[in-house]
Amino acid sequence: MPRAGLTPQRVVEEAAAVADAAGLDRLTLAAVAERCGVALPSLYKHVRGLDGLRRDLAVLAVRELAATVSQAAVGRAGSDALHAIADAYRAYATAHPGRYAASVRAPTPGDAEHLAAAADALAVFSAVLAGYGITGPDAIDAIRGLRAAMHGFVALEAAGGFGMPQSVDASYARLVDALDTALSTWPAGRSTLRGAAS
Amino acid sequence: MPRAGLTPQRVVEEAAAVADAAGLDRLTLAAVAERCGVALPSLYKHVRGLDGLRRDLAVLAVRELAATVSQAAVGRAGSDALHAIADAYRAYATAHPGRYAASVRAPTPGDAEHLAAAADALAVFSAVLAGYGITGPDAIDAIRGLRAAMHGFVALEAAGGFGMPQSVDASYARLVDALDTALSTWPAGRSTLRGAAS
DNA sequence: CCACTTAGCTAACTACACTAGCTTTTGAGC
DNA sequence: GCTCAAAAGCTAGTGTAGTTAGCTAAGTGG
Repeated sequence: MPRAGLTPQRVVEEAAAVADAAGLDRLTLAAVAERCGVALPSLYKHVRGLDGLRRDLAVLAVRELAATVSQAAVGRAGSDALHAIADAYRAYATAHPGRYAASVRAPTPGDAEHLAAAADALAVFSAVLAGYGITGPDAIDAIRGLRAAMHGFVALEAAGGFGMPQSVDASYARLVDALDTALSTWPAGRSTLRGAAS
Repeated sequence: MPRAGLTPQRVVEEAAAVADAAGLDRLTLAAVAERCGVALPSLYKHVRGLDGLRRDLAVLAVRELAATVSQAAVGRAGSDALHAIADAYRAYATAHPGRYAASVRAPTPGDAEHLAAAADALAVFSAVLAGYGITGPDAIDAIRGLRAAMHGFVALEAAGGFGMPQSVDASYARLVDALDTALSTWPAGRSTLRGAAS
């Protein structure tokens, strides 16, 4: 029996292809094994079962997403940077729906690799917000709002939630404009009204 | 063999309980059948398989969500109404995570029941936007932005995506404030810059 | 009371995840 | 080059789940 020369990286890449083509919910070890030209149980030499594969895919996706968004932001600041990262974010989610869906999974507390990737992604947002003069603990609310708006939009779009025959691109641009306005006048004082930390 | 007296409604309610308790991805016909005190294949007399059950659950959830949000908006307008529906929306998603996740599924084109439920939900948003003076085709972008922001927030929250030890409630309130500001100064002219319809 | 409809059942098949345990390849060290 | 241990791949087998087919019993309209 000739050896296929699989690596964990290769397996995850094939998994990404399956997830992008069929949807994350249709990602199966069986499909990945077939793509790798290997019997299903052989994958267990490289990956910790289906859940482990999903986690590995999440790490891959978060890294790619962070890199793409980071790349889009270089040389830009303020409103310009915001639109650039927002467009890059949505473009990634559209081009790689399965990976993007996988990237939403939160890191397990002890998972250093995954946590680091998530931190890298967060750093890009932090940098853009710094361009608005929003820094430190006050930026947390802004980052959450940004992520929520972008994720919500691409998630609904992917789910087919925008049925009306209007330009989805234009709707997204207006949403980003609204975020830009909100960030431009971000009221720092509000944070003192915060309730108990959770 | 004594009859269990099942109805499609009862089956969907049990499915909702399973989904809320274990997560939508862990909704299985086996679990629902056990809860109903019936063998798994018996469910097929009331429901069109797992996918049909998911669709039925989506309809139930959209109806409940529309009713809850609508209830929250009565007697309010403008900023007041916006905060009320946003809070009701998030409260529903938090209290019924499985149903909420099911509600994201878009209606199948020919599905009148589902489409009607979705239209009812949309009508509530339209009414609130009317309070801001945003009406007609121009409201589409605003509705999309609103839904995106709220859905994104609750989805990330449910996924455990907010790891920092800051108040999530406060972050949400600030996001809704930002939306309020954006809607208050909604630039009607922007819609003329729209690209081709999709 | 009979016939028809319907709810529920068992049996059987498929697909998938996972484990156990085996064989073969590969490559490091002598 | 030979040896041997680690690792990569395999087959076989188990458990869970969804689905269909076809049977039987419980209601229900005439």
